[in-house]
Amino acid sequence: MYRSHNCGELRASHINNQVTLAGWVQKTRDKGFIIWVDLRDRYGITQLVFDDERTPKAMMEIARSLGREFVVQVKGTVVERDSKNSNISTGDIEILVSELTILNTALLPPFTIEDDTDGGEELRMKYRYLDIRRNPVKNSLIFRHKVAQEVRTYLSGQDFIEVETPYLIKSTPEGARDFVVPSRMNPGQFYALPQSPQTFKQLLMVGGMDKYFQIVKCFRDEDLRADRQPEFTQIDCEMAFVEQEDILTVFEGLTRHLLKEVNGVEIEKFPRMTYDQAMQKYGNDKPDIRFGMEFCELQPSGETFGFGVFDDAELVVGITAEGCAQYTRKQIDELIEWVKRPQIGATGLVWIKYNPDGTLSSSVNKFFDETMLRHFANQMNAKAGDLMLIMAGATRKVRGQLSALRMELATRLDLRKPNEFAPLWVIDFPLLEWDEDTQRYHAMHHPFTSPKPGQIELLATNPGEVKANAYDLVLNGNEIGGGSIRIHDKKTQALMFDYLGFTPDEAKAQFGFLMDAFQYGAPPHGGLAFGLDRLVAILGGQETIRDFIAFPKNNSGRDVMIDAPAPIDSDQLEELNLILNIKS
RNA sequence: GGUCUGGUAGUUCAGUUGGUUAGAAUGCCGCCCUGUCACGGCGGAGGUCGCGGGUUCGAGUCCCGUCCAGACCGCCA
Repeated sequence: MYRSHNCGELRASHINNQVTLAGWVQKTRDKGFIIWVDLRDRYGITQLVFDDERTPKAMMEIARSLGREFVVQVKGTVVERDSKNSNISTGDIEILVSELTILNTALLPPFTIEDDTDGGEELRMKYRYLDIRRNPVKNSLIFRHKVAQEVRTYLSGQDFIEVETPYLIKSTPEGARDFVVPSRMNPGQFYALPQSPQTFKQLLMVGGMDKYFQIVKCFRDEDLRADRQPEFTQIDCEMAFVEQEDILTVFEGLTRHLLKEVNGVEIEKFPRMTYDQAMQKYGNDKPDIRFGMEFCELQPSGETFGFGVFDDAELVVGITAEGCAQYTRKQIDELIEWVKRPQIGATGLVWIKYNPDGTLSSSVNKFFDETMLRHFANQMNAKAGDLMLIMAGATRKVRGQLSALRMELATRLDLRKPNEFAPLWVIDFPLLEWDEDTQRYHAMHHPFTSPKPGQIELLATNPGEVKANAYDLVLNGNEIGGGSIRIHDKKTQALMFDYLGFTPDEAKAQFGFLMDAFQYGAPPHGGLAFGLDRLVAILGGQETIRDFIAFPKNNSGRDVMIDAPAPIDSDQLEELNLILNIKS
């Protein structure tokens, strides 16, 4: 037996007990006559004590030789401390060691294994196994386990069945780039790793599985972000014989359960907003509604604004930053520079200060008199002390830019509180989205999404206006889940592929299996998928998902610990019938 | 594919207008210390300033290129 107790459980009630502990040396404090060693494991830290009076000289020397992260086993007696430490749970006691065994030595770690480590991101990733010993990462992984556990508990309780679907599937040109895997047994042919188990879960519905879920890895070969990894985990769900309302109810229930069990937060009913409303009020299909600063579309008091920039614009829209009228010229200029950066791409930003003394000043005093400024202030519900920020231009562009500014301001004003949770359903997404590059419509969600009842005829005349039975669950400005009611008959699905520019042959080659299945009694069905990594990070109050993933990839999609991806042998290439064609 | 930021001791960083021997903290090593727990005191070791080129009497510092890392835009049905 390596240990009788862990390093986090001994208390004053254990005094005089004989115990065996094993763990890592966190730190030694050598006072000469006495040596303390902090022994650490997953559960906590227990202090070991060695001193001249009670410890044999030979053991003193071994204790003195212990380095950071040595793995040791000790036997000893739980004793009361002379001076207690109320900061740790085991702070009342220490172990008077009678036997000390070094199970393994350790090189000096390249960064300190402490909550506030001195290690940088890159180093921590290279030695991730050391990083995982640190509380912040360890606790994040435990937190993730807790969330996954609660997901399984809740859904199982609702009669959902977890079914595994294959990872080696078929590549499709729609959507994200696929990771592909060459097939040795089928020369020249490739599997693709799933971007999601979408078609399989629909086939499970045809198979009568009724309520399905799976906590499953998905793969997308696209560029990374702080909240985006090439392999990531979804809570993938599908239900048969349901309408949109049924799905929203079930998964609102799941989310409410998680918030309650994991965060101790109770939220009654999640608000809902249509896609159109979200775009109009927040310029964004995943608005953060923890704070206001809603968009206000400005109208002139007369026929025109009398200001070319506004009059020529498709949309003039502003937000009111409460209490920001005291912003200095420098601060405002900085905001203007910020929106002009290529990432945002705004051409300018008009500001109006509603000064605390009730007067109005602006960057456009030349064009607008006091009356007009007051007219704007009224429309925007601004009050003394507020700063109004206004942008004008093409609707789509301006909304995106002002939305970015809104989020940036909220961050600067500290309005995005990590421990506050504001879920929101965004519903009635458009079915299709115009793609400038390919000059055609493509599915906004995916090609299996059903249009709203009665709207299928609109496809022929006004495709961009067609709404879908599609919905996203948004939490604190992040899309944490999305789904739709699917098409479940072959005719509609074929029509859909046709509108999306597939020839009948292409549709058959890529998704024939699905349309075949629809001919054998496919039930009405729909579902939703949560991004688990992101969900866990947000519930955990973090922006980046990396610490909630045990072994994440870096910005370039590399695993710097195992050094992947890596070249393969020429033998392997030959076996796979592959020839490299690398342009240098 | 693009924009921005960074790369200096094991680590995290500072380094002024281009100017003598490149600093701090922390970690590490040694000695000391009668209750530490961010222990303390004294001493010590530790540097190809990412890499290549250029400007200059002189480059960590300026210029060009390149590699790496991070954030973002494009992309992510």
